Amino acid sequence: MMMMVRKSKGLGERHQKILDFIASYQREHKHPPSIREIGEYCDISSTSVVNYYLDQLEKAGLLERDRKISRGMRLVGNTPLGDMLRVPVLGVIQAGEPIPVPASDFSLFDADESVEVATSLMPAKEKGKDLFALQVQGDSMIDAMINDGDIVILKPAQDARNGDMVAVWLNDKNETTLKYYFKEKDGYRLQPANPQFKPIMIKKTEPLEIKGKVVMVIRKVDRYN
Amino acid sequence: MMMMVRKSKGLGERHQKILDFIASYQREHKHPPSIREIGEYCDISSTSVVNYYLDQLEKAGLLERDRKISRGMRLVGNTPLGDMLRVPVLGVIQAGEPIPVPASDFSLFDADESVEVATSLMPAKEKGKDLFALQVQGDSMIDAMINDGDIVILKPAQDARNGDMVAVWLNDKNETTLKYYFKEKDGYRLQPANPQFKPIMIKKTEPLEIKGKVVMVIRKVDRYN
DNA sequence: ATAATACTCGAACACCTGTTCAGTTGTCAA
DNA sequence: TTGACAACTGAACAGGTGTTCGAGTATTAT
Repeated sequence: MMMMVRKSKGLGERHQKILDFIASYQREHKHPPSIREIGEYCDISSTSVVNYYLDQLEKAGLLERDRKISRGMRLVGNTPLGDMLRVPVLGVIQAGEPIPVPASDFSLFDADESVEVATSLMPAKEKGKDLFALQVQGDSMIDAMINDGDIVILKPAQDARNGDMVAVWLNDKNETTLKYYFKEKDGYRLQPANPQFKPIMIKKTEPLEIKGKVVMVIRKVDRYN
Repeated sequence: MMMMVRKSKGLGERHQKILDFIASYQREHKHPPSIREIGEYCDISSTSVVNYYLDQLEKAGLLERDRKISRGMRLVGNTPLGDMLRVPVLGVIQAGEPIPVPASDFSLFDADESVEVATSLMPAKEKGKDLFALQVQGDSMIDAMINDGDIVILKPAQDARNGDMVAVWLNDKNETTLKYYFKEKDGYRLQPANPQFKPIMIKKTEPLEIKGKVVMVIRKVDRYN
């Protein structure tokens, strides 16, 4: 069968106007408009016509509707901005001092600060269960490709799988460091991210104090301090 | 007049339950609940009581209401999550190839991918005017403390101020690199972020092709390799 | 012309929903 | 006890709102 063309070449002018109105109304009122409000703005005298267009927009995947529910619509094309995650910054991480880890009792948001991270950037489903962040102080993490001022986001953990980047407390060196973790036959190998540095070998007899797994590193490049 | 204490010490258990319900309902249905839905979940038999509590929550500043409008309520304490920014990933940056920069004509979102970044993490008011992102490929940026796979977010620029981290095209070396920029009397000094590397000096006679300023670096630490 | 299709209209319906109000209960102070 | 007040109930009301239906108009293909 032949396809009709008419003026409707994909998306009509009216579809666009409705879409724009929903967006602007949403911005102003913090909630979607009703069918009648759409009709009024778009000079559509009948609610059924608005409904008619809304259906088409929904079929086109530009809109989601919760039928029967007042103002139950939302744009999907324009606002696929995923959720954000508020990760508390518990403190700083630097050589010579143990890193602060979230208290065993689900510590509240009593962090001094917090950073917001888009969930879309989160690797696995680390859905912010109990992530926390630390600000790197000093150049001691330089062999982990992490700079002074960087923010590392980690997940509390006591053990790790091969290839994880972990925050470990090195007893003998009396410092905290970030390394890639590998288990080997005679112990553990802690591999710096920067291949120009040599790995640290830990014997099986020594305890390995893993504090957490690194999930993400954020560097705000403001200015060379 | 004496203050009565009763059980209502600030925020009652019921207030909290209502707040929690609104939050979870919102997450699941993408829109706020109605008064009756709240009442049903919280075992409140009368809509007027729900209204009663909603008023209190509004007075407490925990809730905003659009009276007369269906489901016209929203939590304010829980959602001060700032805006997000959608930054298009235009391609990869690697040694030996010029980096793709946004076309002079306001190129649309025809990028293959994009990353979402919280505006709260943005340094100045780089309010996403025309930011773009590149994915680092290879270890060539290692002296800039930037790893293979990292995402660098930059702002288009042809010149820079002292201390800016810039993406420059080095004609003689035939590669793109990220360095801190410093203007000096006899030319330009390009300083690696990693202090263990030496700076590159550019004579004033040679052209300096600055492609953009680095605003942020994001490293998703998923797994080694 | 004729039929098919897209679009528009107006009105009515039925439910959803916030609001209001008169009244009840329990607690606390005087 | 008495009164004040917060918490609560139940019901009804009025308007908002999505839905549906029958009919009309315009455009296009055949």
